[in-house]
Amino acid sequence: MTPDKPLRADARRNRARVLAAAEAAFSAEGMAVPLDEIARRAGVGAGTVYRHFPTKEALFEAVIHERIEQFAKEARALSAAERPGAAFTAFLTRLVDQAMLNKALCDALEAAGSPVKPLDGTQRDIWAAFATLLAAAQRDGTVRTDIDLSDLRALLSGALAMERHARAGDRPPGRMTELLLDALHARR
Amino acid sequence: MTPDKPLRADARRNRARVLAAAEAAFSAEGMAVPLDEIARRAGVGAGTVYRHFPTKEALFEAVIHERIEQFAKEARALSAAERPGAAFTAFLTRLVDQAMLNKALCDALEAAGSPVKPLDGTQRDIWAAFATLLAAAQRDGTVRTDIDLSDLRALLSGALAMERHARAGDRPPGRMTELLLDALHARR
DNA sequence: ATATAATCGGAACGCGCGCCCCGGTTTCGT
DNA sequence: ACGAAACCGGGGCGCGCGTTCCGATTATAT
Repeated sequence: MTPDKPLRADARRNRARVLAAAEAAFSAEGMAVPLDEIARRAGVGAGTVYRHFPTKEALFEAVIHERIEQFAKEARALSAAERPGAAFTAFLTRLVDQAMLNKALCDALEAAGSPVKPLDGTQRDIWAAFATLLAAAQRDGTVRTDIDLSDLRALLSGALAMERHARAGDRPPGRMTELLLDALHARR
Repeated sequence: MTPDKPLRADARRNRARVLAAAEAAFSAEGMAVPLDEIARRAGVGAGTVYRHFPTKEALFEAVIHERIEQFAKEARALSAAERPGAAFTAFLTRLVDQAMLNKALCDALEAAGSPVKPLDGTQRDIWAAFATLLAAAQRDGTVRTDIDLSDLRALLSGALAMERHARAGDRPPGRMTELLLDALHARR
């Protein structure tokens, strides 16, 4: 299913342009950006976008997919760290930081795990890796043990909401996330 | 500007019906509910709704106003408590609990303090009272002192997001909020 | 060069929703 | 009881957006 058909030259060029424009637009405005705007930025008609991606959401996932996969890879790399607690903290912090720079990432992460969208294949990897980090940090004694993967998704959503709110109010970045992480430390 | 004009009997009746229907609808679905739906539930045309409330948002605020005021009153009452830390905790917990039962409250509280909406008059009261509770809890040594009102709004947003996510994933209610409150305790 | 098929672009459609308009109806003072 | 003023309802407008359609255009094989 990979080689399909050799795309015509102009088609390939336009597909690339659409992807680039979509990446920029989604990153800046998230899912909220109108598809026409993406087409315009790509110098292409709306019809062209739909020939390459059946739906707006498909385009969104195509754009976010490698980004998410990259984070999943980072998480897997961190799972071999000698200090699991620090690895867990670092990963969550990094996720939040990057999401603040990329509304698409924000939208993708916040949509994760809602009952209507039972964790798309792209996201399964990152959450599995995150779960591994969590488990290690808990075994390590750094993170309280009454937290599970479902809680983690809720926590991330909360962290994103808090961080977004805080920055809109000119508060220094990262503080809210640190606060949350404090709460996750094993009870004293 | 209060007595304006004595409303005609049918007008007064319809206004009351609209308010009741709006309360139910907003409570169940938040701002997302279409105005036509409210009119339908009230057994009234859309035009009638707009004769009494110039805009959908005006209707929303009319509905949420007394609710918010009531919470502000509770907060002021709690500010005389002998254990400020407990009072602060109780109020935040109560706010989150109630918001989980009332999407309108949720929407109202999350919209609070965004740069585009510089804290409407209705909300000023509740946040002022909440700030008093916060200050007392900080003086009491229960809550860390590097938190201000702006942070508090962010924290509430985060708590709502976490709690919503958690309940959608069948997690017991209140845990995420407790977690956040833990983080607010003075550093050990 | 020419035929063929893939591709393009943007006009057009459907839909949902906030909001306005106006002919018909109801209330209320007299 | 009756006329004027207030009020009602729901059809309709405008808008934004996702998606589709189709005549024009362009790449590619021969």
